[in-house]
Amino acid sequence: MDLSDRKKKILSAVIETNVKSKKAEAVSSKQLQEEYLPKLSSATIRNELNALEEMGYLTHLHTSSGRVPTKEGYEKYISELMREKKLTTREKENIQSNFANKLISIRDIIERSAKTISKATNYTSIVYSGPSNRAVIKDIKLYPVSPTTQLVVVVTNENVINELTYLGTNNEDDLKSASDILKELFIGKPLSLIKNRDFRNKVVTKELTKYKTVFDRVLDIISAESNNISNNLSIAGKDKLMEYSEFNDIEKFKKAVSIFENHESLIPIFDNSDDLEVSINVGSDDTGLEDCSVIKITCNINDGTKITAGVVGPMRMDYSKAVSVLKEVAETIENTLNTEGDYDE
Amino acid sequence: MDLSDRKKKILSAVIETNVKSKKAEAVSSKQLQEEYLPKLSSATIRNELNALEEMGYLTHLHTSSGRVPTKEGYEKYISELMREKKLTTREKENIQSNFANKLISIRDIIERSAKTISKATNYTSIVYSGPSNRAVIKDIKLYPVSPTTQLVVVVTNENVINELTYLGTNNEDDLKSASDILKELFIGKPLSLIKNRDFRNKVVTKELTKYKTVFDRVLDIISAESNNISNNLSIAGKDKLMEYSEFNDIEKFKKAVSIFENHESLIPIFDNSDDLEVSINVGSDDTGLEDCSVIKITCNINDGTKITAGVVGPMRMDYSKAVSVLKEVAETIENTLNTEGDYDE
DNA sequence: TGTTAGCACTCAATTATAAAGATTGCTAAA
DNA sequence: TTTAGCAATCTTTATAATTGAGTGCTAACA
Repeated sequence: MDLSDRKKKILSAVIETNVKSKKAEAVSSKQLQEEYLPKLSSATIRNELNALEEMGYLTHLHTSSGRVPTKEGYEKYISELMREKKLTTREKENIQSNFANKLISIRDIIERSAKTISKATNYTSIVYSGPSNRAVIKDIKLYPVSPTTQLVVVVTNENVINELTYLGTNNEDDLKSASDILKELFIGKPLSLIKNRDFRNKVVTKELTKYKTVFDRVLDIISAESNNISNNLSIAGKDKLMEYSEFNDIEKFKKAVSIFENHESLIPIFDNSDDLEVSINVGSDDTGLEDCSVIKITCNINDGTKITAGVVGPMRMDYSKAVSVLKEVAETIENTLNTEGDYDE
Repeated sequence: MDLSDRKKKILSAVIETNVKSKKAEAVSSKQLQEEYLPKLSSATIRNELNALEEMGYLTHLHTSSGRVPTKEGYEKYISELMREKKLTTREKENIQSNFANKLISIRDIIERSAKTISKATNYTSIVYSGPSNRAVIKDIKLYPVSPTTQLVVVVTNENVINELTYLGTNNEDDLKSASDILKELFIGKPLSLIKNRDFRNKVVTKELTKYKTVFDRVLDIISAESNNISNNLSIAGKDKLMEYSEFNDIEKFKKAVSIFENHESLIPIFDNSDDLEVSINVGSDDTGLEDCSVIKITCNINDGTKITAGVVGPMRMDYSKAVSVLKEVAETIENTLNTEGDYDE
């Protein structure tokens, strides 16, 4: 249903006034008249507010307080009324500067992104990286330790895996030979490839089966770690939430802190995003938080890695600013990671 | 000043009852009589409480509420009255199991320690590792990227450094020769050694000065990173605090969350510990938190690394349990790290 | 038909007052 | 030295009264 221009103006004004207010204060007809519509009487505005309420975009806390936007009101605003806030050059530079000057690991990228977003938006930010092909094996070494224990060290350009295990032999020469074969086979290969059973079997069976136990165990360790480092989540600005009066209720705030502290439950929300564009979920229940909104954007990296960056904030949030910041960060991430592939062996 | 046995018993009873209570309730003479001293009348106990108050160990919230321990009361209790709680075999195994089965990096150790402590004590835990000699250089590679940019990759057993920089040349052969020399000089050397100017000059000037620019830049990068990874702090269980009624005041809780979220200010507290033994700071102001206590213990690793593990909790805290857990964790850390040196190349 | 002034009505927020309950300090007796 | 008894103190809870912001509705007006 289409709104008259005046209704649009009033709905936007209610939302923007409410968002700006420190304490989530309801917006009264008088306030709207004084600040947005001096040519109308408050009674006229009241009529309009009433109409907007009947359409479901606004609501009442009680008979005699001003209006507050509903979930539907925010959705209408986001889809039709909101104008995207242009970032200033200074803001853009500020964001970009956080990624300048270094080639960085995925872990590094998501941590920096989360911090950057939370600083720029003043909301809590979550950045998640899906399975990645970026980690490439640089070195594999096997050390004898004791008859029943050997040390496996695998170095990638993203991290170092080291794990004690039992390889079936503690003979230094055997371990040397086995690791030489492994090195020849796998150095330069992405970690994620090792998870692929077909690839493993194809490559390994060609060789001597003498070291089968060693190979299996080492490749299992690599596979496991590959799953591990490919699921990376970073949260920044957990303390931002508390600036919003929605969380002045101590129970709500405690719940929020607890959810962010034990953040496994948040992964699914950021994992299944195929969206190229910004996605906004108003009043998202999935977070486990009441009346919170989640905005997210997915970056597609050349090598197939997907990074999803988002903010979590109160439903009453500055969507426009958040969207602009997310877009800028996403673009910066893609630029940083996609122009780099050439020389990263 | 020495207390009579009865006074000792009463002071301990007040503290233990207060600590056990959910809501930091003051302890009354009647309660003490019923639960600890059935043979005395409440009036007698009141007289003793009064005496203990005059000595500074207890205080009043207002005329007609029970007694609450003061900072001095806790200190007296800790130094003279408290008996250290023995952990059960099960609790010990629980702690140790968190460190089993893997050779781990310092980062890993401090994260695991913090989680373990916070789980075992139900307080927030902070673990800090001072400068370390553990990171040993495993590989150094230099890649040409563009006339003005080269990529430096340094692999250690603790992490991977990669940084874009300008090395003065983009010639592949030159970079190869330079990195070969660097590898020969530095592989197997601890990262921390590179910071040492004397060592650098001594080792590098012996060689051709042809690659001086390259050497200087690469070693600078390593030095910088060495400073970086040697100062490691991990916090776990930030949400534990909120279970204690002291933090039901939303402002206090917010402050605590904010301090833990931006934790730089906590480093000095955990950095300057020379103590081998447990140190307890009741009502520590250094944290920026009101009426909080900090308990910490320092582990000395063979290679000179110092790891300080601690808990932060309300002044009204179970000191006995916390001390036992810290001691157990410290011992486990030392065992884990000190028996491992042999086979970690 | 859309706009507006005016006024009764509603309900949260604030303030005031009273009553109940827990605990102490003190006194005097055991 | 210990204890019973009691007034005094101060929090907590409950209840009531007051205030004030803001709406909804009606009737008049452009």
